[in-house]
Amino acid sequence: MLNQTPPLDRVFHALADPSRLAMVERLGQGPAPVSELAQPLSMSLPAVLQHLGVLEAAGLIRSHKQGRVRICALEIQTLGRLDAWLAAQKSEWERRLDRLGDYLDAIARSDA
Amino acid sequence: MLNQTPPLDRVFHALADPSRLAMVERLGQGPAPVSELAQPLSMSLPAVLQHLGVLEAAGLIRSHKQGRVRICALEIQTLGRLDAWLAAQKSEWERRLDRLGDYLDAIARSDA
DNA sequence: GGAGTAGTTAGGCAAATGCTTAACCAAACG
DNA sequence: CGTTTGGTTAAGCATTTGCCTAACTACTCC
Repeated sequence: MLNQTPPLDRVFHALADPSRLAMVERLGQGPAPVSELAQPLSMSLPAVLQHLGVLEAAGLIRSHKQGRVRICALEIQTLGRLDAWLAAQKSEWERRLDRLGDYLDAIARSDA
Repeated sequence: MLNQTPPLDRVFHALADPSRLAMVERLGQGPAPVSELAQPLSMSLPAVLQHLGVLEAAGLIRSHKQGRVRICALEIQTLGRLDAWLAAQKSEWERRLDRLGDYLDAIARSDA
């Protein structure tokens, strides 16, 4: 249970490792136990756990214990934060294109 | 001029630093010289240049020299790659919700 | 042409990162 | 209950990262 929202750069950082990216993609298809997430990766289990810790700290996943099995699940709203950030950049970019369009229109009009 | 597309994790990594994130956001509003990008950051110019190198290697920006001034500009299509990745995760997630919805419908029907 | 300005390169350092092994804990199973 | 399985913790190491300073190059301006 996180008390605060991790900064965006920490979310990007969590996705900045191929193994962590792969695990997030797998979890997009549904919750999975640690051992399943670890299976395709050629690394030790403590290394996998460390990666999962990074993802959890970034708010990208959450996990709970079921007996001796730890189930991990994606936190989709954190991906939504990335989406929102991208949308903000896109709208800023489109505003620029609009202004450029207006400028080109004004030039065409003053030429006609 | 990059010969190959940087892997997604390298793009995420490039955004995983607050200073680099801030510079990308600034460039969303239009091209800017290095000195302007450096101004709000409290760090040495070589450090700024190193960060810009990371962004350029990740395909997020491109730059060119105008006399002694280096102008940097955003590569919006690389942000589009992130968008596409997020969209893929979202559609996977929504497919899961649809399947859950179907399952719940089937239960409601067999109860009626 | 000299001084100032904008950037570039090289080398170095401390901290962070991404692994490892070893030892341990806890649940499940026969 | 003993063994197996799934995970956890701690410590350590090599590499990477994110800075720095110093020295340099190149352009602009007077």
